[in-house]
Amino acid sequence: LRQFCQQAGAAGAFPAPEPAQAGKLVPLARGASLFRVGDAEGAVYVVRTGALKTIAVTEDGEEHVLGFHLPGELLGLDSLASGQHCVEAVALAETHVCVVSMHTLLSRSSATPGLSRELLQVFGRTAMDCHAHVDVLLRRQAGERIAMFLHGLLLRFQRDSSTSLELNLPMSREDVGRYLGLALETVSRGFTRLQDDGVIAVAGRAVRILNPDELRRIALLPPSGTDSEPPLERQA
Amino acid sequence: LRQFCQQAGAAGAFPAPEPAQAGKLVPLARGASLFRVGDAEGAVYVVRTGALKTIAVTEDGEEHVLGFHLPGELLGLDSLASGQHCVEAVALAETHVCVVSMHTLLSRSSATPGLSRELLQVFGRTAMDCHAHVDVLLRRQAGERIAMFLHGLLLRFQRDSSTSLELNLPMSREDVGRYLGLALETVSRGFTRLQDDGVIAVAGRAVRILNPDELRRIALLPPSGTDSEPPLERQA
DNA sequence: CGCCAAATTGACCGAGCTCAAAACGAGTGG
DNA sequence: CCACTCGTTTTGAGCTCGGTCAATTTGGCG
Repeated sequence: LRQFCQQAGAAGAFPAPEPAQAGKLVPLARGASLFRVGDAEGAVYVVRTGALKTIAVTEDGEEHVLGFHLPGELLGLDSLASGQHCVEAVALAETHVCVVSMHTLLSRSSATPGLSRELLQVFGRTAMDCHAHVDVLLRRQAGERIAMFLHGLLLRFQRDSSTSLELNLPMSREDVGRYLGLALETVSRGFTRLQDDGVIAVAGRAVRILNPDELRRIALLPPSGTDSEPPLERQA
Repeated sequence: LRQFCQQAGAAGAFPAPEPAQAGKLVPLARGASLFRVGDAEGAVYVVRTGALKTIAVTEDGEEHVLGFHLPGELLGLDSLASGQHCVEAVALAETHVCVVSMHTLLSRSSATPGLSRELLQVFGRTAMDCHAHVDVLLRRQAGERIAMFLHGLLLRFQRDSSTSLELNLPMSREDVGRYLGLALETVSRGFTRLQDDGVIAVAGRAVRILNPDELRRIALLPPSGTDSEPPLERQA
């Protein structure tokens, strides 16, 4: 109980700025909404256990999945700007989230000068996530999108459980499809194709990455290892 | 000269917080880069005249267009979080941008409590733009994407030039395609189709919107008029 | 054991990509 | 003023990837 939202620190976001008073722990049943479009609660949330998706429902009733949120990650920042949520957040399983009230956050950030910069980085991170999503969607081939999706999930899972190659997907094939802009059948076929090629082993929602390098290659990503070696002028 | 970046106010972003000292006016030739990936300048930019695109180049040399930036709009916020740019900005025509140094911005925002909230809204706006882009890319039909794209541009153009229905696209068909995840030929065909249906009149990069309502209908957007009537509990 | 949701697999077909050619427009030089 | 060039846009003709429809299998749960 005493560590509360400090997992968020592990997510590279908050360096554990919440001692114990900050947030309540809210339980959510599978399929329950944490917030809906138009809600003006003024709070952000940290996922403790379980997982959520953020969705936008279009005029014609289609559901677009904008993102998935795993333990240790944040959601709800979309309300900071306009004051009310422009997306809906739905639990994918039994989930617990930690509530950080906007009030607390703002007063605290104006008090501590360092936190304000932290906050800026958090925003930057969400912006980067969105860009990454766009980057995936701009890829033409379904296989590439699926490989990129799995690779991204792998990185996020590895933040806690070190270098495990096991993924337990919290979302359905349909959700993946609505996130990647593909039909659910195409997602399923993509998984089986990767399995046939010996890149992954699929058993329902349990996925084991057999060949991370090959996965990266299919996703057209830099081979591995050192992220962003220092720019050239640093050498010599 | 004296109004400098105040057009940004017209874009709904800054309420003219820059008196005269803040930024230099930088000229850019068509095709020139304002910044590249890895640049660590620590500044944001306001478009004065012309237009730019922000792009990300993938491993295999493909160019993904992440956004277009018209006069009065901002770009370069991606460097705020990580400290260095993760995308490249290229001028689509002869362009002038106003530089707002990060230094100025931060010191000013910590001084004025109100500006910090403004800044938050600016971030929110860019996040919304990104979400909107995702939303477009998640649409399955090419026609919907193109209609949405045109409609979005129309709204942005109408911010300055009141209710004009003329668009002068600053970007090529190829750029549009790389923004929408479509082949350039598909974009061209989409335009001609809209023209055949009497929705728009196309002449190269000059586009006239003949039937805004029909355009919205094709883009699967709410009919028109009042954005977001108050939620139900406000009534009665 | 039966029920229902989720996932897989197959067959078909159409939207959109690719390749290719033509039309257009703007700038340049004779 | 015209001829020429180069980039952009349009249009055409095939073919493929992936969407759609449908049947089957799997797995969880009462």
